[in-house]
Amino acid sequence: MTRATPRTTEATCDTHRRLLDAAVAIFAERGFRRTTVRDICEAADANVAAVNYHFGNKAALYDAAFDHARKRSNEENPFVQMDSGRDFHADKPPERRLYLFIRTMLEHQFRDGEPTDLTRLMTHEMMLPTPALDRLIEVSVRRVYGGLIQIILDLMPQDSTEKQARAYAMSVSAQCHFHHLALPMIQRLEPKQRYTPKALDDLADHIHRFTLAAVRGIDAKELNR
Amino acid sequence: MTRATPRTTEATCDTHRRLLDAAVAIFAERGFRRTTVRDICEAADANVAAVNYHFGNKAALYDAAFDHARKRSNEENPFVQMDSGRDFHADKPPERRLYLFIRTMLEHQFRDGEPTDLTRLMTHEMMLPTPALDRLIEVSVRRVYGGLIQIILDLMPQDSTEKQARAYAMSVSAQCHFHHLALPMIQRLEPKQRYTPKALDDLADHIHRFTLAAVRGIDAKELNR
DNA sequence: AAGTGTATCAAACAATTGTTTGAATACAAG
DNA sequence: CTTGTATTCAAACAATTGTTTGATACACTT
Repeated sequence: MTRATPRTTEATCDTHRRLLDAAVAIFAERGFRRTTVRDICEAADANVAAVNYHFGNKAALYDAAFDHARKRSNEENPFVQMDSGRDFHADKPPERRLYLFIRTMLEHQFRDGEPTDLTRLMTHEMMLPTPALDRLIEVSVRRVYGGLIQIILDLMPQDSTEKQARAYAMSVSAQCHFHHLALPMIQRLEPKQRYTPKALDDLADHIHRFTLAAVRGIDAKELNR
Repeated sequence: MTRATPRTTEATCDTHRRLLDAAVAIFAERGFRRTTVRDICEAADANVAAVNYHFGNKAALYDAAFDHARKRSNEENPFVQMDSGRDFHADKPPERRLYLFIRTMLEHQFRDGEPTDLTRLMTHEMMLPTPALDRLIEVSVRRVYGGLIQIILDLMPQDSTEKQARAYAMSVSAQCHFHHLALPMIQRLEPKQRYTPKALDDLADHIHRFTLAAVRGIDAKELNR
């Protein structure tokens, strides 16, 4: 039997959820400092005092919104198998795993041609790190990054050092993250650049080929797809 | 004969210059929204009204500070010859030009192991573009980016398309810019990473080798340096 | 010496904004 | 119905902050 009386501010309360959704969208768009609790409350169709009632204060709402966006993103588009302690698509050859990694990373960042809310929140964190960034890294980024290093190690000759693999991993991460981190600059330098699913295909292909050629020194054209 | 009476707010006025210097430093550190004119005035040892007297308002001060940082950066570390309409080190082979490009780009971004003021200002612009970003791109970035594309075209087989060269240029730019754009994340994933002159050497070498292998499909070890 | 324009400054102003308050409302349990 | 708790809300509060004001000091010209 479900208790009808809300014990505390949980899923039972609709205003709580609406505030969270509005907060994710507006924080993602404008960052912490430029968004006002009044804007969020208006978007959530709630009273100005609702934020403090349900979350304590603006900073706590930001934290909750960040974690909310992180969970939702992970539900919508999980890094397959990379969560479960096993390697990312461990059964497939490393060339293929590298492509799937790049592709998954890009799909994490763009949705319907636009940066996702979580991506934009993270980009804002790059300018003004808060404890939310540390949580994101510990919960998700570090494991994903470790998976990338493993893929690259599998790709390199046996006697390669991990230090070199980390340098390669940095180059791959750079190519994957550059497009949302420097979006305003890219839009001005390459106005035709798009991030639709089709465009992400091309982008993933390019980064895959570029990286494979660098790491293995071979032409990756035949291996792709 | 120099006129002793300051005609308007120019180099003659010391407060004007102090405000500009303080503004560059503080805007670079905190971005536009989080810096207060009071902080800038305190750092510049000036009255609160000084900003409005000398620059009109906070936004105009930001614009002036951005352009000031841009000019200063270009004086300290110009993109050699790239300004003069000619190609970047056009007399040298493209492999060498690529290395010099990467090296110069990295040196633009880090000074004494820290991101430069202009770099940090530009990073903030990625989060919240203002007309200052457009000016920077038109005055400097677009030409430099065009130079990179030319280098890559020279590096590729004759029948290569410009579209492909632009994709490569994007990968090079990504590797060069990632380190300051994602600094908080990199510091957490690779805590040993440094940006001292020596570390920039290593980084430039890596990006150069990585890129050359991808573009030419050859081992760049012998060509480096 | 008087006049003129520049520069500085303390104080105040006005708008924004995160937060609190105290009353009103809804609703389930007794 | 009464009670108690959760929730909503209009209003107010307090702090921050960009900007303005009016006075004052200063340097130079006439």
